[in-house]
Amino acid sequence: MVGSLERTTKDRRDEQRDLLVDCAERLIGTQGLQALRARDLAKQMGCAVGAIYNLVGDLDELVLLVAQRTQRDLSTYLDVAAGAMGGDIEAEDVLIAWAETYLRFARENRLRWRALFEFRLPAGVALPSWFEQDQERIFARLEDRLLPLTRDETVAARKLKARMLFAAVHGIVALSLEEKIVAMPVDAVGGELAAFVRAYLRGLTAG
Amino acid sequence: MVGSLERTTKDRRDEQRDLLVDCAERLIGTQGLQALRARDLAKQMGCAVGAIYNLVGDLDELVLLVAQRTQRDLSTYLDVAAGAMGGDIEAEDVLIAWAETYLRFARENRLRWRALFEFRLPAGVALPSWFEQDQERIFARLEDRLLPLTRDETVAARKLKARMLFAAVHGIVALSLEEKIVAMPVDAVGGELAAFVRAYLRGLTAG
DNA sequence: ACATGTTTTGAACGCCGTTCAAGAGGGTTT
DNA sequence: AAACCCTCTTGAACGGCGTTCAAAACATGT
Repeated sequence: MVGSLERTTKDRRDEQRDLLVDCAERLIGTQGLQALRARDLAKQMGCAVGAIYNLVGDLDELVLLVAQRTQRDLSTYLDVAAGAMGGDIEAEDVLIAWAETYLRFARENRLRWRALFEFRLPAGVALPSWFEQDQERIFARLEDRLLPLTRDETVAARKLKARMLFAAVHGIVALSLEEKIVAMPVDAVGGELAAFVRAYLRGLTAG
Repeated sequence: MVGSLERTTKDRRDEQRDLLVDCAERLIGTQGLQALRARDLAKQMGCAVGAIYNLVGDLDELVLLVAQRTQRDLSTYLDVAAGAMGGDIEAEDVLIAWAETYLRFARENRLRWRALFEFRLPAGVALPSWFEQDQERIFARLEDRLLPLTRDETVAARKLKARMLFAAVHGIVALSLEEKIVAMPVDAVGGELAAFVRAYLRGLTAG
């Protein structure tokens, strides 16, 4: 076995893994997380079930790889939204635009976005750090914009406020897209979400 | 077969169903939703697997019955919290107290509460109306208190605000109890939740 | 041509929810 | 007491799931 050849075989594996993630992403995106089945994946990949386990350790890892892509797509949405607003813009307006962008992303990528919060690792298994790092990158953006608006002494307290605002917006988006909570029509929420964030920010800065 | 006897057999079935829901509630409450398995239930009930399906149509129905109890327990928490505050109290303070009560309920009944949002009916199957009615009762309470604080013309717009506030608080509670979002420790959130709701309400009424 | 290491295969394992023919139990009729 | 009927209970069996692994197929070095 030669070094250069070993690299190409490894590359081939990576390519195949990407193809596998493509398949998984398509399945999750069109039919939901619970439609991700090893035998269906094998059929779409044109290989035997066992071959999948040469590319990923188990299906949970595959779900995480899809989730990573989803997080990155969300990141892109947020970047585009901020970029479209020109140079010097009020922090408040950016936060509001991001809330609306988050809702739009969730609507336009409903099943993939839902899978982000639906999947569960086995008890006691921690998220891999490469996944957490992508997550931190999203929050960092938010914290940068929200920190100037808060008056807390410690940075930790300010970061907490940023995450709580995200969690609040997330809750609104999540329950409006679930069928479980009735009478929260997603169109009406779209109109009120900006008002909600603005009210919170006004109350925050008026303290 | 005599009429009175038929009634007792029906009652016996209801009792057994209650026992089954007890078992299911215990399993979900101690080990989580995914620990609800037909064979384990049968073992705990001291019967065969098949007997379960004389009491409930399938395990989804059983989960819904457990969820109904959880919703009612939450209702009790909210009633107690409001009752403990005396007679004439600011609507704002009630809403803040309820937010904190919701967080406390979620912490003290973590797995049962999580099951409320974790379970999914098969695609296209609607929630039974007896379940939705209990849900409406919880929101009605919230709406009663929030409506006086809003200035919207239509009742629908006011109801939407109430549900969005609930969804926001729910999002904060949910993400703080999940391990998925790091750096949002539940203790710190407990201290900031009231401030969050107060800020929103202040911004709402100052508009 | 042979040997050696790697990859692919798909039957098999254990677990799941759910079903259903066969049996058990108890009340009514003869 | 015996025969009958209806209901409830039983647990093996079914199909589907994620995952494994001995064997086959393939690729590479000598």
